[in-house]
Amino acid sequence: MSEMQSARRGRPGYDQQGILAVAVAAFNEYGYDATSIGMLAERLGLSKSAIYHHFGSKDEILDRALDSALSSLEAVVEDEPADAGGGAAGRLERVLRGAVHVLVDQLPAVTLLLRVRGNTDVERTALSRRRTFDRRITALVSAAQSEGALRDDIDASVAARLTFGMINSIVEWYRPGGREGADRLADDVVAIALDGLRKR
Amino acid sequence: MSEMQSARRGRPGYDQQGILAVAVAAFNEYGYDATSIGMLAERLGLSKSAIYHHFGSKDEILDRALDSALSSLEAVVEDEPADAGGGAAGRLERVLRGAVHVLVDQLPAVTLLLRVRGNTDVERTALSRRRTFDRRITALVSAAQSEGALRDDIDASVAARLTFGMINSIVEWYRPGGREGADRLADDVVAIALDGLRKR
DNA sequence: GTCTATACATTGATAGAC
DNA sequence: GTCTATCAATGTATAGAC
Repeated sequence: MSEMQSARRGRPGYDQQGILAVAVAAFNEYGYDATSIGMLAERLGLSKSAIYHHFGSKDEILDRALDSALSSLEAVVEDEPADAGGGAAGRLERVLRGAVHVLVDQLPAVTLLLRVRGNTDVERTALSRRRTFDRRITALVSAAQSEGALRDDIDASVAARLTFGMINSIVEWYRPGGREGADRLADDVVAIALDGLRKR
Repeated sequence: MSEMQSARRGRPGYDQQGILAVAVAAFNEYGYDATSIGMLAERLGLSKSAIYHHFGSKDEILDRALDSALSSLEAVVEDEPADAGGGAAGRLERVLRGAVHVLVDQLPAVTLLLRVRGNTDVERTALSRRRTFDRRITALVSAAQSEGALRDDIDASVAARLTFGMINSIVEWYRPGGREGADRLADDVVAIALDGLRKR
């Protein structure tokens, strides 16, 4: 949790996790390209070459962080109990809530993931995994439409993108310890996405 | 509209607008920091110093692009006919539709705006204008709740952020010439934001 | 596991000719 | 309005001592 050396013991040494946390925070603050290894070294209280002892390249730091975020998001879809009831619409609602929780719990890594543009191989690989995730969400929306649970006058792909656009935008403003907890936030997202803001 | 020299006459020369269009496209493709003046020069078929004849600095190019996007967004709120009926809820719906149209019409510039992080003075000024815009939207949501037109069990600020998060996410996938036009897309956004995806 | 020193490329920007 | 040539600064990454 802290920015300093994690658990283990020993006074001076960082491990990969400790460096990773500081690096991801800096990448989110200044942008990946605008964050130099020198800046990371300064924040860590290390020399530049000490960082290269833990990671082979700047790209590799990014790779680790993106993999962490993607694995958590993928787990939301894969570990979802498909037989928990509610059909496809029920599954979709559970996935929406799960995604909000991942965003909140892994805010820095997911924030970084959502800003990736595809400049390098590492970024392109991450984007590819994101697209696979998106397809699964679209399939879920489509199935829920076929069931008759969701309106079908909006294209499933557009509905999925807009809904996850709403969820993903949470990283732009949510800060842990604020007024809304993750559960409340997930309620709000589901309420708007499924029932809308209009009073009835 | 084209990427080459606009109107005026003369074979060789670019003007600011022509350079700006190419620069914004490159900034969106690689990110502002990852796009060097040298890359811009290559894309334009110019030397680096030719670009500095038109703009004083790389920052100034960004400044022009962001100002263009912000002016268009601000105009949506300012030029909205407040007396066109529907109360605050009506005003909000017109603003949502207007924002979608600005996103589609000025896709490159707005895309760039939405990726600004606040690293430089130029970026911080742009972020400040964005925040003012956001506050006006939140005030509109709040007024619509007070009228009884919108549900008030969701915080106005959260509702405004989630709704505009949905709209802003359009820049991540919308491409002109696709199946959905701007009007249809605005319909979909308003449908989900106000009435939700659930069939009733 | 950390350091100093350094290699080497690329960056944003300027000078001055045409 | 464009060019070539060049600058100082900064970038990633490596070598080798401790």
